[in-house]
Amino acid sequence: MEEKVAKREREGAILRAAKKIFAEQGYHEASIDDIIKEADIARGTFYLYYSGKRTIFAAILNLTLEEVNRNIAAISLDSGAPSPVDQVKANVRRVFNLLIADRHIADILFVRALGIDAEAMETLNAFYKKTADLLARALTQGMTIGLLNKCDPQIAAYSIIGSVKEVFLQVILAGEPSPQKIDAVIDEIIRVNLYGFYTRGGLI
Amino acid sequence: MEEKVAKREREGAILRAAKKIFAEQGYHEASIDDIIKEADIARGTFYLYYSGKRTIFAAILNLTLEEVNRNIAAISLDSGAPSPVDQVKANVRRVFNLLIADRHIADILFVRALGIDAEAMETLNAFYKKTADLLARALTQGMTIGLLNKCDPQIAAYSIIGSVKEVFLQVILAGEPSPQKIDAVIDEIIRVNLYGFYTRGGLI
Amino acid sequence: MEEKVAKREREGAILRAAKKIFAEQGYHEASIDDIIKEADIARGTFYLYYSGKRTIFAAILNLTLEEVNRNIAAISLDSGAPSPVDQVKANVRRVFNLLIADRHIADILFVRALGIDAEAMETLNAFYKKTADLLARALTQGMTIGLLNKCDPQIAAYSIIGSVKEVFLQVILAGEPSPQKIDAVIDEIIRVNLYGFYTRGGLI
Amino acid sequence: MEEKVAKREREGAILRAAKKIFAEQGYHEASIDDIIKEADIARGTFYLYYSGKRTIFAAILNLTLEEVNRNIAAISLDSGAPSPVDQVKANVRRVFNLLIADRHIADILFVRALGIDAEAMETLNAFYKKTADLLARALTQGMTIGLLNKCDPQIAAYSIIGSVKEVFLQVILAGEPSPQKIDAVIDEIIRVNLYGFYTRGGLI
DNA sequence: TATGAATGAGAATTCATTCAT
DNA sequence: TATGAATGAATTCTCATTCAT
Repeated sequence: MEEKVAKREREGAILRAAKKIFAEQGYHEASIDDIIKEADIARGTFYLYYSGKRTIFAAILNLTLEEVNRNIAAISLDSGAPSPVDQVKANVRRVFNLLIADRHIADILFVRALGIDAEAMETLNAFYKKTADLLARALTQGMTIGLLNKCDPQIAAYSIIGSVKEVFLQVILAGEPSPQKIDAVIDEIIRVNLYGFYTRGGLI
Repeated sequence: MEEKVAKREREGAILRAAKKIFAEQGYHEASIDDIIKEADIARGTFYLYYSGKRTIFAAILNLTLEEVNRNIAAISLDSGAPSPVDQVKANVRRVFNLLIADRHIADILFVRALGIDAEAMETLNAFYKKTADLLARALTQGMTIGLLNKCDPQIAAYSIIGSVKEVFLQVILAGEPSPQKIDAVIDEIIRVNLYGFYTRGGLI
Repeated sequence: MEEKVAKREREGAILRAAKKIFAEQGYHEASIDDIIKEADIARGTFYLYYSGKRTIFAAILNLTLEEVNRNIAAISLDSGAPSPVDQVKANVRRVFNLLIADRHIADILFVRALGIDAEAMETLNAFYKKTADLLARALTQGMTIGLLNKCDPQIAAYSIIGSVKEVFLQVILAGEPSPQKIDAVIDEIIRVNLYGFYTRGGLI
Repeated sequence: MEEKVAKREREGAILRAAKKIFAEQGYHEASIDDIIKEADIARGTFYLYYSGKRTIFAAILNLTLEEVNRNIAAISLDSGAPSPVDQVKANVRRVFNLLIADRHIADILFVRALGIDAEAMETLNAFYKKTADLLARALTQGMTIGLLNKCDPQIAAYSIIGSVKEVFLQVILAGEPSPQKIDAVIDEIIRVNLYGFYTRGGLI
């Protein structure tokens, strides 16, 4: 039993080391050498726990996406629940704070996982699709109860995701933001998406 | 004179071959070997025109961004000009059609150029920043004349860019869309961004 | 402990293989391929021990010069020591025998190390300068005690070195000499340098 | 006829350019590119006059050796001739001045021609052998008439050549010497070789 | 389990030489 | 004769992975 624990710990240690290295250097620049040095293990030991470079990166990517996932809650329309907008805001804030707290996650999701190969692309797209589906369902509900304007929920969902991703990325690239800044940014994204740019009574 | 033309043609042919290869395989997967086979030239000939893999990719990225750039016009508020919204729509439609027409451009911009190295990242970010600045200026003008709601123009600009990028990407990944589909998608993005999701008279 | 020994052995084996190859083919003609075939190791193994072609050649050159160096003793004027002439003879004989015993050393020093690059040139010149300085000091002492004629010790030292080098080279190029032949040659060089060509009572 | 002259001129110009490049960079470092740029001709033109890199280097080496050769006169024992020692001195002085005047010659003979390949080695050795034979003959004559001590003329000849070569090389490496310096060095080499190091009446 | 020496396929790049114009 | 674009064999070096201890 203890051995199992020890084993799992080592596995985790290697994973953390790899995550750090991949986040700092990117997939192709990072070498197994960098990872084993960071994890302070021997070359062969690495292959005892992970079958290769591609494999450990996939594990990291999946774990990272799961962590993000755990911070996204479906919108509840229960009478006791907070307003949908507040629920969306809370989701966005949790994910943003996660990315800020662990810069490696942001690096891997927004920079390092891109352009590696078809499989990584697939994993990422599947995640975004799942998130988009969640959002699209919420949008559809909103439309049904007349809270939201009519729109194509799929397109709208991806539009929102893109909007949030790009702003997050820019804020993160700009450096560590203060909690106030984060709140302000989130409010702004939400407002822009909810109300759009046109003044009410706009003509179009 | 003719020689110069022939030389430039060959340079172009190599560039096109490389563009295709990079789009299909990504930067790291692609080898000089793949490129020269596609271009049907000898190994040494490649180095006669480009000093290396990184160099030709940079050339492709820059040319691609320039081509996108040429399809984005600043919004004019002249009395004779189309409505700002129509101008924005026209911009989006031109870029979208460009990406559809040359699938390689889309692949390189949205997938292959990402995560290569700091320099490519820099180039891309500079492009998006320039585009965002253009947008932010237009948004500020719109706010000044009371056409648009008050917002943080920087954040709003990146929000729009992210929204458009993500939707484009998904549409392109889904396969070749019909012109009608394209128009519908563009209308949808524009509408969502202009009016937001909330029904007028929304409470929030 | 044993591993260290094994590792050092392999390092030595690679060095010997490279020495042979360089001696036979010269620096530029030799390829890493030739060396690894001779050493019967894989390509990567070579780079595990030496960082490149230039590096291993430098190692060989330095080791070779050190070996020659170890066979050259400073001339002692102690009362119990052999006559200076005998000491010089002993030095020359040791170095000559070293070159005869390991033909590769002679090839590398007299042929292969020449004209490679500025660094190799520098290394060789430094060695000859050191040897010349040793000789010049001995010559100066000889002049001081009236044993030797007055001369410019620097020029005389290089003259002796050149004389010995050239005769060694020719003897080695001519094929393996017998011990008698070696002794005769050494006697001849020493005599020529000590007494010169002119008959005593020469006029000049 | 004129064409032939023009052709020969161009051939000479290419040769001079190559000589400069080889002297400055060495055989392997020098590229055909360097040579044609120095000669200001096109790539193909080079091959019109010389069949390759190796060929033009051989031509340069041979011409250089011929030039040195022209400055070495056989020792005459005619009654009207200067003393043999003066004739030897004159030979040495002419060659030395040639090397000083055209630094490229010295570089090629003493540094750049070494270690290239068996053929260049052969050419050089043939030259030194010829010179040694000349010297050996003179030494034999000197011994016959009782002017010189008994010695092995072959060994003695190479000893002298080595002595002169090494001192020349060191003087040239040290930088441009004044005519006085040159004379002093030549006197010193001659004296050392003629009289040796031992004081007369030395015991050995 | 742990180690780390060994492996070798693969990649980028160079440059002497050729040849069509 | 002159040109210079094109060629491709050859070479060095890297690094993910294996395997004997």
